[in-house]
Amino acid sequence: MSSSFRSEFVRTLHERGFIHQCTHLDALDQRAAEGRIVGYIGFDLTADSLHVGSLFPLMLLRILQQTGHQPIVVLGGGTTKVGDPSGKDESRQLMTDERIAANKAKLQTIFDQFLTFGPNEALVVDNSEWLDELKYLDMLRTVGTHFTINRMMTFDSVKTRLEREQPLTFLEFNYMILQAYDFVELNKRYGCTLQMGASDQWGNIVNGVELHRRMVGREDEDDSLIGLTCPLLTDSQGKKMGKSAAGAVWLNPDRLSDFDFWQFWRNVDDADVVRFLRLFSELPSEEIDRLAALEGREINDAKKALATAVTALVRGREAAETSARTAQETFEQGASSEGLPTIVVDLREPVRVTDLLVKAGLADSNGAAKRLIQGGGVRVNDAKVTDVQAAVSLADLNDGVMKLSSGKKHHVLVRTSE
RNA sequence: GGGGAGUUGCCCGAGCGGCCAAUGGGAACAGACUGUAAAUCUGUCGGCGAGAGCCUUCGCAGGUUCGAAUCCUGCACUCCCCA
Repeated sequence: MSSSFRSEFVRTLHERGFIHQCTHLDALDQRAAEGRIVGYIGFDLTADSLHVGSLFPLMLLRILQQTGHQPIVVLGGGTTKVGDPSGKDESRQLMTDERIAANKAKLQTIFDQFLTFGPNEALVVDNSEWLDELKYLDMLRTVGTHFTINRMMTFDSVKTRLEREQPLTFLEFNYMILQAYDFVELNKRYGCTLQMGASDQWGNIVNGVELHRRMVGREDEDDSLIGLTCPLLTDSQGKKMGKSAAGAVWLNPDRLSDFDFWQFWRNVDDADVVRFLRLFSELPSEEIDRLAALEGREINDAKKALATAVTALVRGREAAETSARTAQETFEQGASSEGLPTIVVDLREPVRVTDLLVKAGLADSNGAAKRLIQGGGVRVNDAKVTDVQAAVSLADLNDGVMKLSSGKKHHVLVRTSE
């Protein structure tokens, strides 16, 4: 791969580590250098939030826009009704139109954080716009003739299902055709020539490039659609990332608090900090180089910079700074910071610590809470709890709050109702 | 078509009539050490219960036994060898 790209777009992607595979990298570089290109990424609508793994694609679109091109967010309202079999062992439940519509509204708030929408700016389109009205026979004739079953059978998503003798419905079998058709349709409607995605989408993306070539019937690379994938988000040990104490690391604030989101990045391995700064922080290269040179305990400064930068991007500047301050007060001063996650419980009657732990999400069950206490991991207002049956009441509040801790990292404030 | 092996807790994998909520490893959580890191060492690791104890787990459905993850029958799925 040549290291001197002409376009700011490709150069930035390359420098910051976003490129995994590309169908025509040089052509992409050339086109991005010469003019404005239109690129898209599809998101399916199976959940009402995205998690950290989706930061990669979101950043791709953001960089595309920042370097002067036009991003399109394609919401898979149509394809979600079919279900992508890639990487899935089993068919998934068919989703209702209502669920899909609700998820779509929720996701929009995330896209607004990353992109500027408007005329001549970023665009959101729903592929149900064209997929819903497709006539089956027309579809078979225009698209179906370009796909051979022989080739479709060779795709991993299909092959693994067959090998495991898990059912692959005819509905799902059509998914790759529809996604390929999306690309061609977006090209026609918006002049879109680039599809990006995470590396697990490579097969689907290439299909779109192929379909276009067959439909247009040219071999010339200069006219080709282009596919580009980024890596999957993994940590330095090669494991998939995205788990926090509370479960998945969601981008939506109603699924994961700002503070926990900040903490997730604050706690990454030393070995991952620099890579993540490049990918997700948008700090200037010189600043990243400076942070990368830190050693020993000073690496903590790099982690704080990472946490604040990513939180600012995803949750907003204010949320990032509040979280940073909360962390500072909590960990460096040992105080009960206002910014910690809070639960409200009626403390007029004594409440058992085990119950509080479960309510606060610090333990999965009463038994787990008990074991946690027995293991010496629980503190109330920084005093270790030793009795499994211990209870707290109004008397344990300091200025109206009580700090409940599991281990050194997990703190929750408890307030009383009334 | 013929012959053989297998399906166990989040994952891998022992167990092969009672001492089995089930050895061991990984993951995870907590403790010690640290830098809110890594590595290391220690503990915990199905649910309910203060506890005694009770309840639900070993592919699915039945059966044999005082008693089954372990034996029998049927079903489903996975894998290997020969054709």
